[in-house]
Amino acid sequence: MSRVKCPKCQNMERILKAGIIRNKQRYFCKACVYHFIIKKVQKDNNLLPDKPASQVSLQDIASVAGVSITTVSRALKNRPDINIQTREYIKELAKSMNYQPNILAQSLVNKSTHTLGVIIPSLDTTVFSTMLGGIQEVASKAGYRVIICNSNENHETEIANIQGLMNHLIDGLLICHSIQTSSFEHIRIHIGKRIPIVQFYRVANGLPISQILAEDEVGAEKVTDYLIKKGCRRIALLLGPKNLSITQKRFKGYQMSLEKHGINLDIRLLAHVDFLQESVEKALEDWLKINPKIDGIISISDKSAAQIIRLLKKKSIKIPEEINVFGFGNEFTGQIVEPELSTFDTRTRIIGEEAARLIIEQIISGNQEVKSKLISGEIILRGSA
Amino acid sequence: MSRVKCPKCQNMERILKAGIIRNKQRYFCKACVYHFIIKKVQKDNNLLPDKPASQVSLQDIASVAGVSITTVSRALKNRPDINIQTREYIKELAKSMNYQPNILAQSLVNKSTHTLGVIIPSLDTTVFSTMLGGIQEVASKAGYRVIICNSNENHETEIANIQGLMNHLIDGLLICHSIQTSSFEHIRIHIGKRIPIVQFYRVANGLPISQILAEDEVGAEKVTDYLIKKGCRRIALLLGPKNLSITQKRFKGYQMSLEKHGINLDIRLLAHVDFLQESVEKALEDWLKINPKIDGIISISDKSAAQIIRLLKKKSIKIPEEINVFGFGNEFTGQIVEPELSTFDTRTRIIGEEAARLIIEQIISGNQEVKSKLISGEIILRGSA
DNA sequence: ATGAAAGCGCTAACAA
DNA sequence: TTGTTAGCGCTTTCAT
Repeated sequence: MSRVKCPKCQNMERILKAGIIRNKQRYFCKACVYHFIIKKVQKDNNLLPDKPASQVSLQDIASVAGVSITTVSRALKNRPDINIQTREYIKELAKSMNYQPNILAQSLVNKSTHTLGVIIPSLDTTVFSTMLGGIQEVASKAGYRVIICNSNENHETEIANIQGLMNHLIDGLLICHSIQTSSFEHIRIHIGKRIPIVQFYRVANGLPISQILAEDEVGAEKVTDYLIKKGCRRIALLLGPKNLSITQKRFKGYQMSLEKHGINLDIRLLAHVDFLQESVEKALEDWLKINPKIDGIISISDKSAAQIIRLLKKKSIKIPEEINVFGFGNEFTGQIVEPELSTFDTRTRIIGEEAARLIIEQIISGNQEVKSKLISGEIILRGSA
Repeated sequence: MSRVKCPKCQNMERILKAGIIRNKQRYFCKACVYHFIIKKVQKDNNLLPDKPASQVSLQDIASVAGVSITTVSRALKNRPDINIQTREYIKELAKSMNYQPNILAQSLVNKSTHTLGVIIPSLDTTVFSTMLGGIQEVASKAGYRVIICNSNENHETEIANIQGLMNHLIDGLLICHSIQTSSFEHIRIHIGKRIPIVQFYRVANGLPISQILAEDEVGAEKVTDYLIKKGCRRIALLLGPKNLSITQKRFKGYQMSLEKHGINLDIRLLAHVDFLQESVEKALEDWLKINPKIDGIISISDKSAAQIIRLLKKKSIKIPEEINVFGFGNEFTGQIVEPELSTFDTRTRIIGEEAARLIIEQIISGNQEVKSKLISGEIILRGSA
């Protein structure tokens, strides 16, 4: 006969064992139809050296201190409604027991994870890692963690990443679309829910969410203006896939500059590439066959521009005498190539910082008002144009 | 008088209101000393268009389907102990309701988050982003998410990051130490616990955890051998801070090669930098003042090597005729600089892949046996040496 | 085949 | 000032 007393009716007679749950004996009181458990004495971790020591919980501290879990929670949270000595004692105790709060449990209750999700399309160019640097810095200063997912320029991966993150793991999503992404249903279904979304750098227009943008249109226009003023009339433009916002905007800026200067658009001078080295090389080959000859190239990125410069030099084409080359992004590589690369500095890091700032503001305020912010860039002149 | 019945004793007489908890009226039955709550009728979300629709939970599906939460859980988990029609019905229902599991709650119960934590020291060089690419790929193929924290080469940040991640957010930690990190207590306290740790690229020896390493020692030796064979006798070596494992190993390889060839070590030819452009420039200035003159430079990274090449050329020093330059890491920039950079390819991406592979294996197997894996690299000869 | 209930570790509302 | 209890959304054990 068990020596167990029902906590409900105090009966000691009609108690049955009812299995073991999580290492604890479970009982059933027939008198008051009630299941209960008598907790085992706290096991000393030292007695089980083979098992990894489990993290200490509020419960552990509470039993050592002889107070309730609530009191411990209050102490550690510096709540006012607690005796100050109790508080200090518990805080010291927690420290000595090396207590670490379980962020999962906190997040589950608070419905907030203090984590930002970031989807970037690639790590192959420093553009995105620079933006990440900006995001990280602002986020960590504001006490937010960052989960980074790399879509590898793949639409399916982007969708899967978003789905995963949105399952309660993050408080806000920052997204820079992959080059493959041209439908945006996977974004739209999350709009207006609890979790704010901010697009940066590569954005989809037509979605009612905020954006942080580079000065693509104005930048392309300024660069084209500059080249035309320098005497170029046959300016080739290296772009990404047509569905990308930055492609469209840079083309528009380019087009506007041409119009302004009364130069006809020659579509043969436009090339759409997927950022791979081979496709850049192919585009260049095609351009060089065109007559009248090209005298300027505006590249989608500094990386491609640097590549183009190397290729032109191998063909003994003089830069900038025969062909002016202009990049976009102000990456480190532009200072290494010879001649050094003239480029439009899109202030990549600032874009990341602003994106993080905006999403955190939206998370905290709960206000998802649509904002669109343009980060102004500037032309940096070096030897290539 | 309330028209409420105690669910315990069915009494309707001695029921008191006892406050409201989470929007629900709470009652107290004096007869059987029992608190209870009568749930409000399920609110229709459509009636509250101002509040963001909350995610559907198992409970929501259960009430629509008219079954218990358990049954729903079983259905979605494809458990065998469920009627097959029920299962299919519930699965369809879940899909139509756009159910997304709450990963936090799952993780809390399962004590596993299917997430890897990665601490990298910087995003300023492509070395780390390349490793990240490798980690991401292997991780996502194995169904693991990745949380990336950037320590920005700061010891305190590294500690804070680890602490945060270790609070139940991750199943495994991949770490590449910051240049400031020379004490490793913050790592040691986590060793042997539930969460495995793997160091990669920059590691601390003397810690009983696994490592994935580049061929630093052998690589430096091979490179030095090569330069000596080419006729160099005054080879300068650009290193990171002394406490870094890669610094020590590369120095050792260099030293061994010198010894082997009977060349005396001249400590003036050693420079320790922090990866910033200025310190690299400073080191170079100092070297150029030394007599007898240096005839070779082995750089800590391709980025610094490219920088050095540019600086040397500005001083009209011929490469490789007067000074041979060798890099480490095979970064893209080495193909852009002129002359193109000879480098030791450390197979950075593979390091990331292997690190991810190893930690996932340790997570799944629960076996934290200490392994040390060297990723073999190779010399890539281009114009600079 | 299904359901009731405990519990993961925490916070918050309320009672005492 | 402190404790009791419910509940966050899920999984699991046991009973039915």
